[in-house]
Amino acid sequence: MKTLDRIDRLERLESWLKSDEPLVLHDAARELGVSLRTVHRDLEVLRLRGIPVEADRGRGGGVRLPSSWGIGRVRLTRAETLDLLIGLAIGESAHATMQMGHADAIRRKLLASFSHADQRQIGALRRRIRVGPTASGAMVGTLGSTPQQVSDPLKEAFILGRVLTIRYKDGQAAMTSRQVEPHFLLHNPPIWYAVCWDHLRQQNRTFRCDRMQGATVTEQSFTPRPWSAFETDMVGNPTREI
Amino acid sequence: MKTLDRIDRLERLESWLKSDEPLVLHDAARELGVSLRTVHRDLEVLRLRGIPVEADRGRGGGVRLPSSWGIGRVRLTRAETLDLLIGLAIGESAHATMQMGHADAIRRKLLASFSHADQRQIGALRRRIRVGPTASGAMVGTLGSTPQQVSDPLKEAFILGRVLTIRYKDGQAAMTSRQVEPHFLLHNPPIWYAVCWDHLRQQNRTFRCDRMQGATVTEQSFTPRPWSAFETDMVGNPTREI
DNA sequence: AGATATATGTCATTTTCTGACACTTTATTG
DNA sequence: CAATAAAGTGTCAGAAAATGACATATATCT
Repeated sequence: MKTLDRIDRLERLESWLKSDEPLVLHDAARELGVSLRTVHRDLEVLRLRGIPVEADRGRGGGVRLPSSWGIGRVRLTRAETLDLLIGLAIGESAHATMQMGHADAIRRKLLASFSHADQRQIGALRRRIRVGPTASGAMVGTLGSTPQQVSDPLKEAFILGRVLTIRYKDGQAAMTSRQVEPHFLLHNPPIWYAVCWDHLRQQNRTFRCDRMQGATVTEQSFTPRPWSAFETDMVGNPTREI
Repeated sequence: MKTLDRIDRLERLESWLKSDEPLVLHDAARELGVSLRTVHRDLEVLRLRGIPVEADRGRGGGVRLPSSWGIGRVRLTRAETLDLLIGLAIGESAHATMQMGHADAIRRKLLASFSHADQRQIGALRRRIRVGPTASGAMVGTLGSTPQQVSDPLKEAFILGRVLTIRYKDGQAAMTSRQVEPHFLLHNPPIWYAVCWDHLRQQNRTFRCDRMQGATVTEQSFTPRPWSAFETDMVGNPTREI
């Protein structure tokens, strides 16, 4: 019995355990084409791996998992992971009037499932995303949306620490092309800003994402700076990390 | 070498592969305390299981995964799963001004990782949660929050299809105790409503969640009704599924 | 009481895994 | 070009692990 086959068998058992019906081991054995003794051994392996298998003896009995739903292995790109965390954070605050009391547990469980190296990177990214107060009505009135061909490279440059070339249309509709370092992403609902070091002006600058007309990731790297490097520019706009 | 130990070793290898650095197999073998030949075999097992291991020969080479982050096995309770999906949906719409273009991919990947039975249940729950337009300022002005000891039993009754006993304070601060069937959850940002069949009035009734003072799940079941059973009561409030 | 169900121990046999060794291929550097 | 670093594959003897069969124990329901 090759390890591959045994892993398959363990996973089939686990997915059957996830259903609402108690699993009768005699049936499982017949379905898997192994002996009942082997299924018992497999259950022991699952238990040793931390799967909390519960059992009821006697007529109408069987084995099952406590009532919960399991997410199996998922691969998300870096951008997807960023979106997931942002979505959870924003959903949490929008949901706040009906206690989304599980958000911490969800986030903790999801984070715990990443490797330690991934967790460090994700943690570092989270600290560079901030949420502020709702934007004023006048600001909201001029709001456009940020096309995918801008938001994707923006997110990539943000994640990888790369200088971004943007074409930017400012409040007077004047178009400039700049090279910027996106150090922070800032959300004043519903407006998104990139808080950057601007190579053109050699100063901190904050850009509205919906005013970016184009964006390209360059090969040039930058080292993310702490929020304290931008704080004095943001006076009057209290923000917090997500 | 027991299967348990081998599974651990495969998982360690996989988590190393997830890091940004190419993994040199000679180093991995030393770290794992096995031969290089065995590590090659383990890599073949990972490949056979669908992990897309890529390799670079020669100086500076090694093995790695394509750039993505993997979420390992996660167990979420039913309420946590509901919160996750709600959070993603609300986060997506709040995020819309900066294209959260990965939300579909994220949701698809997360859903695909549930067992088929779980997917059916989750899909059925999603169809019973609706989002409408932003609430008027007058409504928002009276908004309180829903305590955990109300929102938890409410969600449980909603998920399991159980009649809920609530203590409800209406707009005139009159307190009633009722038995209700929560068929739909409705979000007019930032207000949450439970769209119910009310046993007291023997009619459809919509209750603001922040006005519920207490909630207890009963043993009595109900069968969820389609939105068409409630639509005529909701005229003027266009909603969509999440 | 009998039937249904989980659970554990033991043993002979079969299967699989492992390390050691040999050899091949590829990429980079001086 | 030669040397080195690195992934990759095949073979074999011995050790380790898995398996089914059998026996026994415990719990629940009719």
